[in-house]
Amino acid sequence: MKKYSKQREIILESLRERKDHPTAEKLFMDLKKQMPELGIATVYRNLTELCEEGLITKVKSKKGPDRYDGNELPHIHFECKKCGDFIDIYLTETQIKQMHMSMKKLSTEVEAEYENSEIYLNGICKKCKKIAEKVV
Amino acid sequence: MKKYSKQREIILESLRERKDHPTAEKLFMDLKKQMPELGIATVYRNLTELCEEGLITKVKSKKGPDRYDGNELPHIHFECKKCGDFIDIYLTETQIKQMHMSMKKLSTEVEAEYENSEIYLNGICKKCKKIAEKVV
DNA sequence: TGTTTTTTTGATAATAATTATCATTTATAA
DNA sequence: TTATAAATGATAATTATTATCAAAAAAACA
Repeated sequence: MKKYSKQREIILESLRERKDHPTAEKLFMDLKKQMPELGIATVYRNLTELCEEGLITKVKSKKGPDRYDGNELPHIHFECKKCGDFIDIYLTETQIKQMHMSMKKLSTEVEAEYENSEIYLNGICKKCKKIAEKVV
Repeated sequence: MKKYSKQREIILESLRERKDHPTAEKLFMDLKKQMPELGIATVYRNLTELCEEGLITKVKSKKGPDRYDGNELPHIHFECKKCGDFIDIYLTETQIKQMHMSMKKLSTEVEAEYENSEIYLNGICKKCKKIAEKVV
């Protein structure tokens, strides 16, 4: 079994554990605490590799830089336009199958070969809704 | 009625007409032909404004820089992982309503206020499929 | 085990995309 | 008209990401 570098392990493990969707920079800053010799280039390098291998996914943000997601369960993303946070919304087996079917069908319409899809929901998250209420 | 700058008009008009999803740079180069004095900063400035006003939308690409979309009809995006092109896939009234209902419901699960959604399909486009066949 | 080869790292330079600055131009209002 | 405000375009600055490369770490070999 191939052994990966300590840096790669820690990057993947951290993304698997955390529930937010950090930018490369944020992840780097956080990991530097437990591994001060870590370099930013190593973080970017490994994130790119892990994405290519399908072990993590890159999430495109409306505003800031790209984010990274290590959540293995099937889900879609809700992005809050106030705070910029991403929230995972889980789908049931049925919902996933249904969605894939629809997407595949739509791809057929344009004679394209469908592989996968990404769904982004936009709006205001629970937390920011509450803050808005207090102000009013 | 407020009159907008010639630059802004030409940017919006161009995006409404063209069916691709150009980057700011691409749009700038193309528009420079009919308006040589145009500056890249003006293009970025107006694209940002037009997005904020909801007259156009920003499309995030898997690889390169952001793209801009002036198509007013409800549609989703298919991104070809070979050539990087974006293809619009149109939805019927029924499909849109159905989708919005599902998304709204999913947002309620996380107690968020749903506004809109974006769907990205990934795979290989018609054109690239044909090229692949020829090579084999 | 010690040595060679390969891989990966981390500092930093380079690049790419986007935004900020600001004097000048253009449009609107007085 | 002249004054005020808004938008432009050249370019500097910033941000995010990738490339370079000597050194460190790991794996393969003898």
